[in-house]
Amino acid sequence: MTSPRATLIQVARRAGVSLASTSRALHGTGASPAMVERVRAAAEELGYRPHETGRSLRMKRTFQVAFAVADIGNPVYIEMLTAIHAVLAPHGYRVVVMSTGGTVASTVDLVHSLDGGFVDGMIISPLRVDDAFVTAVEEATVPVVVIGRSLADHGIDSVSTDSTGGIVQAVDHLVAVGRRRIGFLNGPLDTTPGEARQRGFDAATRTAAFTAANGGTEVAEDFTVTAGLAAAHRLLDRADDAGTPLDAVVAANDLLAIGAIRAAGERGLTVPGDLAVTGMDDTDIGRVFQPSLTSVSLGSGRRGHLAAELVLGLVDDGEERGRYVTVGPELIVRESSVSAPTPSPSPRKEDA
Amino acid sequence: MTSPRATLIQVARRAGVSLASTSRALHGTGASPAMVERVRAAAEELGYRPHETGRSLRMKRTFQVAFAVADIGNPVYIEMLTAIHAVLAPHGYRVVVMSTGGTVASTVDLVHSLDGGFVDGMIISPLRVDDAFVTAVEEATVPVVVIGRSLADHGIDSVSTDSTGGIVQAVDHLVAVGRRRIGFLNGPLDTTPGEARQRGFDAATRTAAFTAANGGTEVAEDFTVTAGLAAAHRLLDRADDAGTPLDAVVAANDLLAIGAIRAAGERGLTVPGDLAVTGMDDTDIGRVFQPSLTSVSLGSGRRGHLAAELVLGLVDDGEERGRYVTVGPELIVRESSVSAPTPSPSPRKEDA
DNA sequence: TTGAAAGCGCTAACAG
DNA sequence: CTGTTAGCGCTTTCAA
Repeated sequence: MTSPRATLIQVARRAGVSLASTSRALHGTGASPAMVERVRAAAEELGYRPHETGRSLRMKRTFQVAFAVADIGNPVYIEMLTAIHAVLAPHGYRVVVMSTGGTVASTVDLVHSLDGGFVDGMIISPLRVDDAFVTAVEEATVPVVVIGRSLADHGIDSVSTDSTGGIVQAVDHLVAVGRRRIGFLNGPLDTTPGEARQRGFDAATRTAAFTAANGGTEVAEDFTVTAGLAAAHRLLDRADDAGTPLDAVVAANDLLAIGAIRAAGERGLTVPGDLAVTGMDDTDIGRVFQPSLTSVSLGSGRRGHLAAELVLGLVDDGEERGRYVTVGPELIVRESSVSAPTPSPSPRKEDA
Repeated sequence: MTSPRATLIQVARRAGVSLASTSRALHGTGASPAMVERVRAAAEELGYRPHETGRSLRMKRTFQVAFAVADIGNPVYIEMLTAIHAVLAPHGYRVVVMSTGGTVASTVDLVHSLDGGFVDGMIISPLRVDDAFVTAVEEATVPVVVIGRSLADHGIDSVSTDSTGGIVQAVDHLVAVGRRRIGFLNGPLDTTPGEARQRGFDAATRTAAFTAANGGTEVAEDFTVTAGLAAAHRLLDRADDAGTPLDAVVAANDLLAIGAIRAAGERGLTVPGDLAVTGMDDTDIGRVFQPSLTSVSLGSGRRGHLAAELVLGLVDDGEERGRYVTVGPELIVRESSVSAPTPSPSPRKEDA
């Protein structure tokens, strides 16, 4: 029942020594063994716990790091959060989750809120990067690491991936396994990922050897299964009408890919027999799906891990700002793109 | 580039008024319009932002709430986190994520760490509830809301569900749709959910009318797809050997259910034709799976929402401790348990 | 090695 | 309505 929390000064009195000595003894620096013992005992008796806020005010450090995303609940961000937490917690940092989805109007406001000084640093994965955002980050009072496009030339620590190249890998793979007519199922083009992935598909099908394989692009309303289902039907319809039916679909993420697989099912097509499908992000859901989903991993966990290490360097070790690190895309081939099936799911813990 | 952060005293000087007046003017309480205008202007010019730590120390409030779970990354907890964030953020509270998976040795240590006073309250969903945990929560210096078993009789705010009853619902449903021999695929029995769900299956099959339907229980090593796959094979083997093959499997969560569906596939059984399967937790993954998964929702999001409201009442409105609220289980019938298919997936946003 | 004292940035008595 | 002052709990100079 809400015990009255002992303060350092109480411990000092109990031990019969000064406040300063008490602090030093507890911190283990520059105190005689006798003093340490005496203070430790007093602290123990009173069940003393240092008050973080007092500590923070004095030390000008909160031992907190913010992780900001547009939408928690998105599996990709969750993987990042897990990784970030895993590297930060052992260093004594708490992770504060922030989201633009809630109250804060914009990403820019979110960055501005850092001036409140409630965290020592921030990791942010913005949907869009514009000038206002860059300026806000440049002027932020605490170090910020951006996951997404590289802003290293602005002196902003960044960790990025290459989703453009990832889409190219997917296309190459499908051609390599004998597919001849490949459609692209993308999400909204006015998002950073949508735009980058479109570039990938365009690039992959631009070379003479592949141009014939371009079965067209269809844009889903968002990056979800239902949107993917509808858009996949449009994509397949279009190709059928043109008399050049598709034998493969590259989707801009796993959920769209699952939508495509459902669409195939509704049309009586088998996957991968009649239609090969690839996704992107290598999510849990794709791993356990039937057929298991060939997907381009963008190393969400790895990116989170690296971002956390960057922020740690900035905050703990006074590292110079503006470092830039990137995680390459990796194609994970599973059942949905090749007729000879591959090993099975790699699941994860669950339940509550 | 790390501008030097203006303090209240600087604003006061700039406005040529006292520190106190500045604080009041900014806070909007008990200051003349002229004063407010004057101070606002000065604050604006200096780009003033109140320093949260100073504020916290003085007000004895951090405007932070902790959410503690064993394993972030677990979809059920994520749903809770999303809901918690959604109700807390509009009230100006930040959410600090804590996990026993990281450094902290035990749930009890986690609760003890609250004495550091870095949050105003905590929501925790413990794996196991023992005396040490209860004592820790009772003695905690900030209000704690427990998601899981009700501890209201200890004066601890709790939000719970009824997974026992949920399993009963699943069994009833399967019998209602004509299934005659139902196996139970559970997770480890030494966990709170494993234990509760086992009770559910036992209870459901205890009545005379249902006892014949009990096709036995098999325990998976953990609540994952791969563990479920292996255990499902054992469960089905056992029934086959006994000459009474199963026509239905109730799984203790969605991932185990997916394992069961895979096992069925490997044995040439169709779902739901030859084998009906139900899960629990109503996860995204089950919603988009093929066949879509009949699942007992335990209202993870709702429980998170309610827990957040409880903690808000405790922290903001000085509500009396020890309230108790519960969320009933709800069976969501989809394709995996009935031959006539039901409406399609309800997905969610994704990508980064 | 120890103690006294200052002060981090803020709000809330208390006087005027 | 405004200003002066104390003090939240802690760490860290500075002297002794």
